[in-house]
Amino acid sequence: MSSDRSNPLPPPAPTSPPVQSCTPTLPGFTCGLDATLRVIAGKWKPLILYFLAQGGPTRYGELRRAVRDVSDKMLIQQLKELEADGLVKRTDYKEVPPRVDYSLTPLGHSLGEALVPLCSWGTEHMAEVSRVFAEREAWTRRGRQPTV
Amino acid sequence: MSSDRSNPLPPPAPTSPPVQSCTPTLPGFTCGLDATLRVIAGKWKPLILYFLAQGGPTRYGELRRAVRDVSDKMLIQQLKELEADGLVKRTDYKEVPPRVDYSLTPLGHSLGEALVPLCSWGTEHMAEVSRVFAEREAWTRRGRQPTV
DNA sequence: ACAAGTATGCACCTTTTGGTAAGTACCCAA
DNA sequence: TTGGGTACTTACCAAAAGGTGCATACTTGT
Repeated sequence: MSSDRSNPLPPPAPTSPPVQSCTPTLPGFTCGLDATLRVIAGKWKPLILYFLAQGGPTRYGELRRAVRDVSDKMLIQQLKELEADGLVKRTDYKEVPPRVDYSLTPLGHSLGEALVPLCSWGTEHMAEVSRVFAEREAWTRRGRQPTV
Repeated sequence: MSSDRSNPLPPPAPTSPPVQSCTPTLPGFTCGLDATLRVIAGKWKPLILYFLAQGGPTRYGELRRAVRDVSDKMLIQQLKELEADGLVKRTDYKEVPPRVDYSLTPLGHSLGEALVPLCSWGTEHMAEVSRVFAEREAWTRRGRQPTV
């Protein structure tokens, strides 16, 4: 309760050594990460990219089954956007039972590689992540009360 | 036709060499990437993490100004979630003009590092990305019917 | 003939997300 | 006294994202 606030000089953070600089802003992007995020925005895009980066060209149906829980509408939509953005290439064999497959362009492939560390992170910390999510769900489910 | 209709054997993809394996599924995650994505889902989270990873502990206001275009509500909300998920640490100095700063936990810091390649990718390909986005906007703008 | 599979398109609707604007409690400078 | 700054909170609302389900056009298997 005593008012001895005279700039306590916060300790200069022993944790969190700086990571790397980020060339800031070309068009309307805050930084490179910002640019990337806009491209991979969408619930399924990173998964699609990563999946394609692993398995090479894949038929629509295979992708559909691989990316669990995705609906046709969503998968098609995201693939279209990825295609428009020059990350995936669509090949339509014009066959009679439709046959189409998707593969990564070089650009897409490089993005796929940039996703690898994220995947590794998730794999390494999956235990923590899933614990955290369990709590989050409990919290969401129970808490409909005014802020406790 | 009746005998070997099983596999037309499409050409085995000269492009896209496989990238890496992804330890699949522990709790309800498709793969590590899936797990990661759930943690960093949210328009501003990756930016926040990355920003904190670069500059160390940061006061709320600084963050606010650094992450362009974010509103108070959003920034606070995402910070809260990141905190709940054990990625950032909030320090409230309990001072009279409020003073609070945010820093990364070790977990958060490791994630921040995993974001580096994405940032680099964006930086490297920013030209392509911005071109693509220009087209996307034109496309969006023109195709708009009076939905108002 | 009929169901199933293939790769999509489309309409409709709900959920989630995010933005705006206002308010709180307190201080300092003009 | 007014205005600005700090770090939030809350209510309300618009927009985006995403899901369901039906339709297509054609083939193959039963």
